[in-house]
Amino acid sequence: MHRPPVPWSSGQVTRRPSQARDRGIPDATVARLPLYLRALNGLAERGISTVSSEDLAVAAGVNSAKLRKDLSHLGSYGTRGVGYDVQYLIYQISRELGLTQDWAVAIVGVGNLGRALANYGGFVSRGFRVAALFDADPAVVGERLVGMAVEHTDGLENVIENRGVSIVVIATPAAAAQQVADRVIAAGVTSILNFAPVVLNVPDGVDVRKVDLSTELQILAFHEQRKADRETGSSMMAEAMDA
Amino acid sequence: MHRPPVPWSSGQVTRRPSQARDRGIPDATVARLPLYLRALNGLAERGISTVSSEDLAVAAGVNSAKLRKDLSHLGSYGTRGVGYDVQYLIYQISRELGLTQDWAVAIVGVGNLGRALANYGGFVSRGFRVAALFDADPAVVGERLVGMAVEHTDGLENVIENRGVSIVVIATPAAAAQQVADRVIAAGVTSILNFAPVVLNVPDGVDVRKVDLSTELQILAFHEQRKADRETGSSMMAEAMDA
DNA sequence: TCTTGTGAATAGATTCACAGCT
DNA sequence: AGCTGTGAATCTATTCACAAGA
Repeated sequence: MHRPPVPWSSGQVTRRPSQARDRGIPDATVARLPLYLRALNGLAERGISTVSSEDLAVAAGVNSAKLRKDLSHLGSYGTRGVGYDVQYLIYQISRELGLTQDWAVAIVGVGNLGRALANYGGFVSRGFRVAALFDADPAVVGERLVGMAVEHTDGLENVIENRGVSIVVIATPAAAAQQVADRVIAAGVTSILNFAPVVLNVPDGVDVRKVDLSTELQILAFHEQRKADRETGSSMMAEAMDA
Repeated sequence: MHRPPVPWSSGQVTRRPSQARDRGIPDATVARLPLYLRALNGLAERGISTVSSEDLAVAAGVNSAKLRKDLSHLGSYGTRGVGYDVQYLIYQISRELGLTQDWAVAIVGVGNLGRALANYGGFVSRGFRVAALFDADPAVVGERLVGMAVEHTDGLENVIENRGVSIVVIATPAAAAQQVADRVIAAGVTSILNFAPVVLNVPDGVDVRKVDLSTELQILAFHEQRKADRETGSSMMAEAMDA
């Protein structure tokens, strides 16, 4: 097995070459592993035990060369002339993503979105467990949801430590998000999934992923506008260009 | 530490190089324009009328060279030695994103998530208008939400045409998503925002953007695991390797 | 003097195309 | 015969660093 040069972005932890398992998986690859995992689970449910890169790529909606290169970063888990063993690959990807352990997740902000997230089935499925629900509104505190009482944000730090929460989902209004982030980071959390429409300011070493409805809509609008321009506007454009 | 997701699903139409005004704005740039727009709106609210690329970059959480290059794709809207006029830049980015017109959006699936989306304020803000809500469940149909009655999915095609819906948000269970996509595409929709955890199969020319909670959590888990490995694992690793 | 706008350099991701293994 | 794994080529994005202009 080979060893591509893997610089470690923000310093430290030189990895000894003696170690066989190469941890320098590209971000773009990591972002696609969940996709492959879902496709594989679909195949497994349909009783399929072996799959080629071509078929799996179609199921995941990507190019097969890309899929093979992505998987090659995890190791050599395929068989030439045959393909990949579905169950084995599910296991390897799950392990790589850290889904073989359970992550305690806290949701802060139990409005419409927070409720939707708490109820979201796939959430609890494998690897994740909702360990706490928080809200600042006394009217909401105490309400039961997915077998769990909503707690007041006053207890944020204590609960995070006591229940070993390592991932926090922020579903508060924009104005509260930064403050929540500051508090959970101070309590030791380094992974945040942010649904509030603000750019969170966080120290190095803290990972923030942002999910933003209006951003997504705006990107769609951009492309939609272009398509419209191309259809109705081409003649007008042509005129303008003739000048 | 931030990792922008930039998978581009489908579509792509060959563009002519002829035109002086180059409409070939990179996807990565388009994906950041909404971010800049939000940062600019924040500055505008605080009464700031001019901003340098450096300050705007900080507000948006990106590198200033990247911001300048992004903006340069839209045109030369800054003033050397001074910076950018906030209002003017807001207008230019809005125009580029197609937000100077109103897009009629339909939400299909009025469960917890659909409700959250419908109630999401920033949604209706500028450029977008919820024009219809659909659900397949007769118990939900007729319910009023944000001043609008939920309609049965039977009427999907008619309503889309009559109200000029051009963007559809799919917030149905996974099992229903593909079917909904097929129907709205047949009705002429070419922009879909998909919250269901499935890969939608769509023809060329249709843009799909996917928002996926469990994918985001899994990516966080990957990085969280790595951080844990680095801290607690180094000594254990060393032992294992000594063998 | 200050900041934009942009070539040039670097880094990263995707795709091609085929050697190597089953 | 068929499919994986991967160098090499290509394409895309980011960052540097500075000339040009206010």
